Amino acid sequence: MEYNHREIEAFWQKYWEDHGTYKVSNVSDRPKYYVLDMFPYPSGAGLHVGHPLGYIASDIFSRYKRLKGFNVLHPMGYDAFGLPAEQYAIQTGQHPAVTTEQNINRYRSQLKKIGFCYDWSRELRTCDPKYYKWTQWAFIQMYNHYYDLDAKKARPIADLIAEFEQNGNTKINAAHSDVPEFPAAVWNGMEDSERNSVIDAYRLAYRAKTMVNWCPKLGTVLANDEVKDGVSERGGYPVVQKPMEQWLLRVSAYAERLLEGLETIDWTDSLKDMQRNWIGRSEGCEMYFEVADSDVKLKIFTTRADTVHGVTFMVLAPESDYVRQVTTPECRDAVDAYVAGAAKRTELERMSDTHSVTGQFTGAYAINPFTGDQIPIWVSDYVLAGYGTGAIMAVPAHDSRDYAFAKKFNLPIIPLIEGADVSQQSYDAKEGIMMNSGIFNGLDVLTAKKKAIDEVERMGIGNRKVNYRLRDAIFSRQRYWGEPFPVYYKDGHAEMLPLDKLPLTLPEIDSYLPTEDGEPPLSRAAGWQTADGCRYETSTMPGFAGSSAYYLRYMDPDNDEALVSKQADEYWQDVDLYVGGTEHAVGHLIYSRFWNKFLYDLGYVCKDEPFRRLVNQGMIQGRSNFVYRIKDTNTFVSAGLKSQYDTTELHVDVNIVKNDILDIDAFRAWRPEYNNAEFILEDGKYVCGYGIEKMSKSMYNVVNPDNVVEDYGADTLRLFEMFLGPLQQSKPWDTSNIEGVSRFLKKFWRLFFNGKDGALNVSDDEPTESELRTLHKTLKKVEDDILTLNYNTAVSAMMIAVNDLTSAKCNKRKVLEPLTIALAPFAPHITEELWKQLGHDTTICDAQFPQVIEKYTVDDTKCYPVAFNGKTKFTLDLPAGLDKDGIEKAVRDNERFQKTVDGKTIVKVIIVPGKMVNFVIK
RNA sequence: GCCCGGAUGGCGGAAUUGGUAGACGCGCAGGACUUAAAAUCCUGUUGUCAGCAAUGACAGUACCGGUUCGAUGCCGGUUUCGGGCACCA
Repeated sequence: MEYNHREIEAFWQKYWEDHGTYKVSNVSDRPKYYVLDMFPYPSGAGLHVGHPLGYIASDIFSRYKRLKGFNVLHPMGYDAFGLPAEQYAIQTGQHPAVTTEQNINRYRSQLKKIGFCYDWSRELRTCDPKYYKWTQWAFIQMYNHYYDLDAKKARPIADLIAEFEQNGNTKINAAHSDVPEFPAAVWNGMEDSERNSVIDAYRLAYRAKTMVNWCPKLGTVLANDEVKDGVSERGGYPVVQKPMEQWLLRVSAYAERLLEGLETIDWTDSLKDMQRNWIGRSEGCEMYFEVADSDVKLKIFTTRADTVHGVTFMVLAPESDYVRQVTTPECRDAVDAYVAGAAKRTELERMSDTHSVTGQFTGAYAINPFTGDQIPIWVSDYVLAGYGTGAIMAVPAHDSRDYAFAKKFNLPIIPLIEGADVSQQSYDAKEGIMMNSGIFNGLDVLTAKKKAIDEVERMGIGNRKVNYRLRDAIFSRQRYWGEPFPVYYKDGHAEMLPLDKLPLTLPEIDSYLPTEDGEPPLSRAAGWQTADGCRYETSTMPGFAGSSAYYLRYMDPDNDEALVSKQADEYWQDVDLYVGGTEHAVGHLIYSRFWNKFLYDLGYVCKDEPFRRLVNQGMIQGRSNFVYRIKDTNTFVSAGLKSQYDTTELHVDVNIVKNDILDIDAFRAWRPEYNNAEFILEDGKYVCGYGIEKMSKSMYNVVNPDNVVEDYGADTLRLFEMFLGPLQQSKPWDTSNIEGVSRFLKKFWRLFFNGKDGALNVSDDEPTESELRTLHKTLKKVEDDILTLNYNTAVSAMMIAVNDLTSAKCNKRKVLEPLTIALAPFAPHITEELWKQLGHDTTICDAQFPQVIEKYTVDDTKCYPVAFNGKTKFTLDLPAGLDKDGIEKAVRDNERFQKTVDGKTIVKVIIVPGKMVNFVIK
């Protein structure tokens, strides 16, 4: 019987579907295991071979866990809202729901061909109203809660109101936006509208003005990656920073818990570092600088209170409200011009550009609280409005950015640390002995820092504060294809829809563009208002809204009463293994942790952290092929000869190139202009050049998994993707290497079918010691590698085993059957077929992973490398258990030892039993 | 600019914790089988030098330096490629 991947894979995919092999129940005696993939955005281009990499990895893990007796939840769905579908709708008029549906169907059929063990009955998509009902529900919950910093959890707004009635806001320690202090009496005397605006400042979902990339010509807000060099990518129109009223989520309230939670989860250190950096905790103090001849006080945050004596000027962010408040009439025009100029640059440009120093004097002076000196207040775009308070105290002697600014504008630089030479550059190190610092002189920096904050607090001009870089998440998008907010406006105040009115579904509109006057697309919808005429919110939610709690929904996808039932949540608890790309290291993974913690506070979920173990898969890069056209001709020269001509390098479709040899007929047929192309060949072949680039349509290097499955089979594709290299690393795709794993599967198959006419020929004889060694060493390696997700070496180990068993002509059931089970997670179709051929009538998924017998995995001899001065000269087989002295004696007795030493003196002997031997000789 | 990750033969990569660098696979070269091809199998394959050969010497894990009996792995510095930087998802 020949190995026919097409028949076998079609048969078993149908079998799995007919028998519900991968359907998972929420009720089971077996322990649970939850393996999750980051769900894809279903783009119009379909899957390329890079997408399934992580899915295959998690699929192998899921299948392995099932073989080990776990009840495994392994679902798939679609992150279905997003910009590309909307852009396509703008261009073609097609409703995004229609194209999204088509794309999803394509994705599903592509995924099904690869033989994943997904429970497809749990498939979900974020654009389904039954799904986004719960996204809207969560938003309403956030609106109805505030964060109690003492209790370290979210609490209902009703509790807050009760507190206000008792004590005003003087005692409460809660996360909030700027709001003045008031006692209970003032609260109790407030109008409803005043109360509303106070409460709104405490809600976890709230409204505030934030900066957006506004493109007046397109009448729309642009994403950062739609802006290039200050103009829109589409059309090249100018883009400015403009404040806009938006919904925000108070993620910053959870900063400390998001940080602490990292200690409890099994993620890589680099990923945790990125999250820590994103959260950006810094301890320091918040303090006020008075402005001369004004009531304005500048609030600043500093981690270096010890350097206040060296503050020689202040700098405001161009967007800061302070700019308007302090600028003197004489300077107004210049400042306005500067602010307008800064508005043209994105935040990223401003952060990246540390070379050009720009700024403008406001005409106003602040008073240094320690020295009493008057210091000028400047505006500069190196201060960002979004971080801290949008104003800084500048210490040019000890901060490099302040230093560059002071040099440029001739501002004084006062060194505060003994021995610090600040004639060429600032002294940024946080160590040394203080000078020029009044009462802090002679102290070391650390002590001075503490004492300075004490002094600030004593003077009543500020207090200790922990600051976070983590900003509240802007939750509004001026787009159509997203979740509508369950919000309407009554008398100018935002109100939530009652829960029984959810979901609020997306309305139909006649065009997906913003309106003439720059309103979001939803404002085009007729009747976009409540029954009593209050208009609904017209912006929609961002991409991360739908992806923040989807892992919970998979647990209980059809529940209309709750996001997830108590029973389902308590059974599945959390994601045991989460596999996805490193591009989500901060965005998605911060927001969903926040979302989960919030739901945890409210008692809807039982785990504080959603993703126990997380692994990032690397990217698969494209391997592009090039042809070389001689300039001004239609003649192409082979890569080896191109240096003899003046050529243009052109991309050629990798699908008409094999092993870098161009299929000339296919090339001529590829495009009309190449019909009559001429070729200069080497050895009768046209050799293409190659390069590693991103896999993308425009590089003609996209490889579609459907073609690979058709030609080689899903099992080969799965093995090959894993064999490419370490899961976490990015690596190029080169289809020609696939032959190796393809041959491996055929060879494995032949171990069973080596009888007459290829009939099944498996013997029931007892295996030899050596065969058992091969088997158990392989099982051990494969199992270890699966647990660490080192699948590339697991595949190698199985190749070695098959090579060994082929040489030994081993066809024994007691060896082949366990090996088949070990291969099953990697290559599910072929192993199902072999399992059946071996006489089993149930799926191999319900087999048990074979038990490793340790005694067959350890060798009784060790091949010792014998090195002299660290260089291995020869090797020696010795009994594995031999001790140091025994090893040394055996080595010294060896003739090659005498030959190598050859009269030289032995200075030192290093023997590590089980490892190596090294002699230092002179 | 800031944060994170990577760099090993012609190519993808391997190398428990600092202990034989190049497993496994591709490609290539030679051979067997075949009328021939495909498929399959066998042998060789880091470089340089020496040798008819078995083999031996030297160099070698991006670059420069350090620690160590011993470094692909640790430390300091550099180059370069990739990811992220808050409205792509």
